[in-house]
Amino acid sequence: MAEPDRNAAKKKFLDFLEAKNLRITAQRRAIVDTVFGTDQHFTAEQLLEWAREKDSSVSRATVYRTLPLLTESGLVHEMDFGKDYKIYDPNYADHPNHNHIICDDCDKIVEFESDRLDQLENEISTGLGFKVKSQQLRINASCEEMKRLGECKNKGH
Amino acid sequence: MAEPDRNAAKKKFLDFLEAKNLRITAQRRAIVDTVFGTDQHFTAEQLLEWAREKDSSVSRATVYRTLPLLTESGLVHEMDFGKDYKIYDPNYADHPNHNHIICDDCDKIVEFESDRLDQLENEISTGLGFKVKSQQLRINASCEEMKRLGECKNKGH
DNA sequence: ATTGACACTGATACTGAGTCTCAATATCGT
DNA sequence: ACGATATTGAGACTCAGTATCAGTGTCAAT
Repeated sequence: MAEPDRNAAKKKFLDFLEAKNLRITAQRRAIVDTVFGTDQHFTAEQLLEWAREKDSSVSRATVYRTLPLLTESGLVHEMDFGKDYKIYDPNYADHPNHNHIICDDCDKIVEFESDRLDQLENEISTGLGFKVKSQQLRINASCEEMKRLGECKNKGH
Repeated sequence: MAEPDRNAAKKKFLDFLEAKNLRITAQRRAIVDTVFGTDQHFTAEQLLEWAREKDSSVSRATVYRTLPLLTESGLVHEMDFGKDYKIYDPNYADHPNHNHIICDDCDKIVEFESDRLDQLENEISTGLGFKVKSQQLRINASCEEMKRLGECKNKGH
């Protein structure tokens, strides 16, 4: 289930906790196992549900307390797509500079990376007197093209 | 106070209302006058406050009911920078494809446009089989550079 | 093994942006 | 002026996320 790199990420996070003198508890184990046991994006509420399947004692509060640690460790990325909840990406360490195209029809999220884009962003920012700390490009798009090509296979269709 | 183009935007919005068989009420006038009487970005709550200075009868509900009309008309742009409130840009019609650099230290928002960026985004999206509907690039940056250059003049400093 | 400092926990109250409801009111074509 | 109906404000509500707090678990030092 968990691929090798996911286990590496899990270990990195446990090391991260140790380095901060934070404790490795049963609840955190359940949360961490969940997070690094999937490639999928998830919400806080989904994480709570999944983690409870592993350890029913996990509370909402603990999930919300652990999420900042996960993002602080750099292993999970918090994203805000303008909905009223946040989305977390457990696959962040592997491709930190990725951007997103969201299909408005599908609700599908496709990730992509582009060196040219990163370079252009840096160029523009420097020109304006800023030093980039983080960047987030969101493209809302229509997958009509995909439908036409028969490549859009998801729940709704 | 209101520049000529702002008045044009205001008229466009009133026409928009008329075209949809919606009514031009005193409260909507106060809100519209406020929105197109400033160049600044604002939140829903700020808009309420400002509009109430023109007409104290304006309610929170009416502000929240009018904002979607403003964005639907294409004259105001809704932005979500990952805070727990949305920011509105009344200057949207004049430069629809603009992006934002947010100075984490300043909280200042600088806008920029780039044809190269737009072109690159289209290119990438098309390559992935999407048709761009809207795009939002947010760059979180440090203005240390600006401070050093003495160009960062705002409240905190 | 016991202690003790303190990180951690769940339950629950709370916050705050935004939405919904509903009876009263205002608009505008006729 | 009339009347169909869009609009209004007040306040209840929703819901993701945060804060509080008394009780619990962990771990290093003894």
